[in-house]
Amino acid sequence: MPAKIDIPRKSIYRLSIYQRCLQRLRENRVDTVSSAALAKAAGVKSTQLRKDLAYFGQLGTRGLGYNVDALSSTIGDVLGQNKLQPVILVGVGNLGSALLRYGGFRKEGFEVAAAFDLQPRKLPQVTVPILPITEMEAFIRRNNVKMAILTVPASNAQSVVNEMVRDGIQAILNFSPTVLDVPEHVVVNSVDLAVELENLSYFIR
Amino acid sequence: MPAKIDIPRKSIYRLSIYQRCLQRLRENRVDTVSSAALAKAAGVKSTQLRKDLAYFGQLGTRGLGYNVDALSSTIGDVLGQNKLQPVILVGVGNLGSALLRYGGFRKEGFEVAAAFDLQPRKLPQVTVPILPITEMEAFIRRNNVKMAILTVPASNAQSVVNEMVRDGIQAILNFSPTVLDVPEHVVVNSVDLAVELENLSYFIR
DNA sequence: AATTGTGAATTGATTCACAGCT
DNA sequence: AGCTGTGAATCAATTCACAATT
Repeated sequence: MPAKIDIPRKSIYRLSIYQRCLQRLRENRVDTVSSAALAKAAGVKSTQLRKDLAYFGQLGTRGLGYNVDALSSTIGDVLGQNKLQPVILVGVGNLGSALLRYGGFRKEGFEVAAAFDLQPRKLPQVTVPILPITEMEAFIRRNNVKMAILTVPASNAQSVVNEMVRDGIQAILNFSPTVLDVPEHVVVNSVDLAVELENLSYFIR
Repeated sequence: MPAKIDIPRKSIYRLSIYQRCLQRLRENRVDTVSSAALAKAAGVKSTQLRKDLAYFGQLGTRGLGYNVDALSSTIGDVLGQNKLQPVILVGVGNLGSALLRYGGFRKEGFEVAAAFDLQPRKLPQVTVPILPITEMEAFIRRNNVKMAILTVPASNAQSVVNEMVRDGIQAILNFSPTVLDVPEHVVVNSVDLAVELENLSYFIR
């Protein structure tokens, strides 16, 4: 595995997009695709796609293009999609419970193994166990969980993060509208709905 | 208003973050803040904060720092927070209904004026009217709506987008896991949950 | 003395242009 | 002939370093 550190994060994001397009090609029994065609589908330039892929070796055939199955499988390896990764969700409010019901994660290689809340309640249509947050530490350690989805109010976010990082969480998808302070080795991706809307509103005249 | 086109979008994102930090300072009755302190709270370098703010004029006082109220008000103007912006939401599935219940938009200056779905149903706790999608065009035109939140399945997303753009929508917050094709003058911000998780999973070892 | 605002330097990402395979 | 892979060139964003200001 090459040093992960010097591959741009944006390239990794795009890999996920390419993967989705490849999936669609597979469904349509297409077995070869050119960088131009795939780039078009993904909404990027073909040179960028080739640069992105080149980080992971020579994946195409000159004069021909990329083999859809092979490329998809390589990207799957890179993104760690090929083994089901357990994830916990913390904070079962509106957004948290919607994500639990959403369920689309599994087919992308993620299993929400458990959810935690201060006051756990059973939710209709949700099979994921919802546990009191006091059990989070034991669960993370016992199941060796490395990823968490954070949907608690901003006021609790930092203290919950401190705890989960202590317990072994290495990657956090944060929906709380706040800046999280984490150690070097922990990765945070934040999705801030208000910020996204505000950003759009700047661009309308 | 300076030409919007050459201010980096990332700067605009950060403006929203700064604004949140300023809000907190206001609550604590702090009236002046240095770029170093505000940058720390926002998780960026102080030079970056100063560069970001400099796009909008000389907002600080050398030797002293920034006036919290004045800066917050300027950023509010830039982001268009100072007038309530009507937004529609299209696709009242799991995620869509969660966002309707979430309600945190209003205090950020957005009002979800209506929601649309193929099969509208009344939702408990939700006061926003949920209308059949056939009424979307008339609603957008009558109320001069410019922003939309898109939470429909990927398979419908492009056709819904085509319609709303025709009706006058200029900015779209897209949660559908697909690449949208829109005209030049329309801005799209995409939030793709699976992509965010995959991205994280790449970074854990 | 402290802190902003900014040109210059640096670092990073994208795109170009074409050599190298099949 | 067609299409990938990649070094070089360009473009964009960040950080540095310090002059300007209170």
